[in-house]
Amino acid sequence: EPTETNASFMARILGPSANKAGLQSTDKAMITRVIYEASKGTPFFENERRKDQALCGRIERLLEKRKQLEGRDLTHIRKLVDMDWRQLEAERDLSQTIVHVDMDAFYAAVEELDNPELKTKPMAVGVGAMDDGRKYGIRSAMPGYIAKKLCPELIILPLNGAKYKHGARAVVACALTCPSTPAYLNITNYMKETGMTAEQVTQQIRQEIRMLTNAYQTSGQSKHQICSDINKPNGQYMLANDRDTIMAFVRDMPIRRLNGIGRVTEQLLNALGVHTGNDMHEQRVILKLLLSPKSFEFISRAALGLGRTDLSIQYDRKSISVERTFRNMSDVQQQMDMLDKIATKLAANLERKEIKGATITLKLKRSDFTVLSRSRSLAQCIFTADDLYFYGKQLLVEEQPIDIRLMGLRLSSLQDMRSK
DNA sequence: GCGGATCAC
DNA sequence: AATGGTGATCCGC
Repeated sequence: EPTETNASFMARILGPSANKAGLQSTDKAMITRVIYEASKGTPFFENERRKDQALCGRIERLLEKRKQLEGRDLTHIRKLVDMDWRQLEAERDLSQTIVHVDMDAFYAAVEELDNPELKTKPMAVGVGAMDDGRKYGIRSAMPGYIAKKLCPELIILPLNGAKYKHGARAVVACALTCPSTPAYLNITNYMKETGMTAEQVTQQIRQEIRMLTNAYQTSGQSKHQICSDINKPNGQYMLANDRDTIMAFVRDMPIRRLNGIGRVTEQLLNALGVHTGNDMHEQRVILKLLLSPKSFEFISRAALGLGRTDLSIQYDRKSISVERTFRNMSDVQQQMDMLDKIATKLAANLERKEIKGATITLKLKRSDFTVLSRSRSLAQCIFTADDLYFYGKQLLVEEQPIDIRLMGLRLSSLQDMRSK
């Protein structure tokens, strides 16, 4: 019975989009039940329960810490925080216009274009990477067999990496007209040069994506244009570059929608009575005392509606990794063979990217879903499959005996292949 | 530097 | 019977 568990655990099982979907409460109860019944007793489920208990412990300790602060005079802290926030306010930059391009259910959209009949049917792509079928309670990262229980007529298509790359390239090519990451485009200069409004520019971005994908169509690489329904929900929102508008926007924003606040942090903050941007304001003194400096800085910026306005900061890779999930494996020889495969794959990726690295990390997931990592920093950079295998093996031997369902190798402390 | 956790996509 | 892969960052030690 679900009653044996608490609310935060059910939220964990129900998944990240449970509250975003706008479901009826009766549907929600039914969906919860189906997911619970299908998961109950599995190692995955038990691991989720462990993780939830750890979270409850963290919350308890946090509340205990808060209790210690009761009755104290915190006016000094309040003054510090307010000074801090005035400083942040002074640095607010309203001069930039930035477009966030988000391809919702991208894989599914590509598949629908290849097969329009799918548009009227419940459909998902991949098992691990499933696009949301919200009204059925199906969510991202839900295993296929549970999704089928929620919606027996669901069509699950295998992942087709090559096919989606064409679509992705079109978006990237489009983004290259502005100097920034694919997801966020700074269109300030473009607007100045062309005299266009933000709405007109986003309209043009949509148009360009359509044209580029038509080019793929004529070259025979894709039968249909991609993202033709990008306007369908037309999820376009213009936030004016105006302090009052931004503050009002942030004020009622549920914290979970902030980039960087996930399931765990949401629960932690909710326990402290923080659900919206406005709550961050009201609780700022206690948050300053309870959270780490970095976390509080994040909260401060979010509460004031301060995003990043400089998108020119260049991206440099810090690590590169390969990991694989497989049937539970306890045989050492089999594990060594798997390590060999992963080392070979990683070496190939390193060669393609022309990088090498000096820190190797072995990641293992036990058959009970607990995860561990073991790493070693070397005096020199390595990059060959032989070296990756050699040092990976040393780390793997140390953990024997062990029954695992996942193995990964990561290389960090990276350098360009040519540098010494 | 290491290991565990969290997060995004 | 059955719950992904890649990369980043933060925290506490």
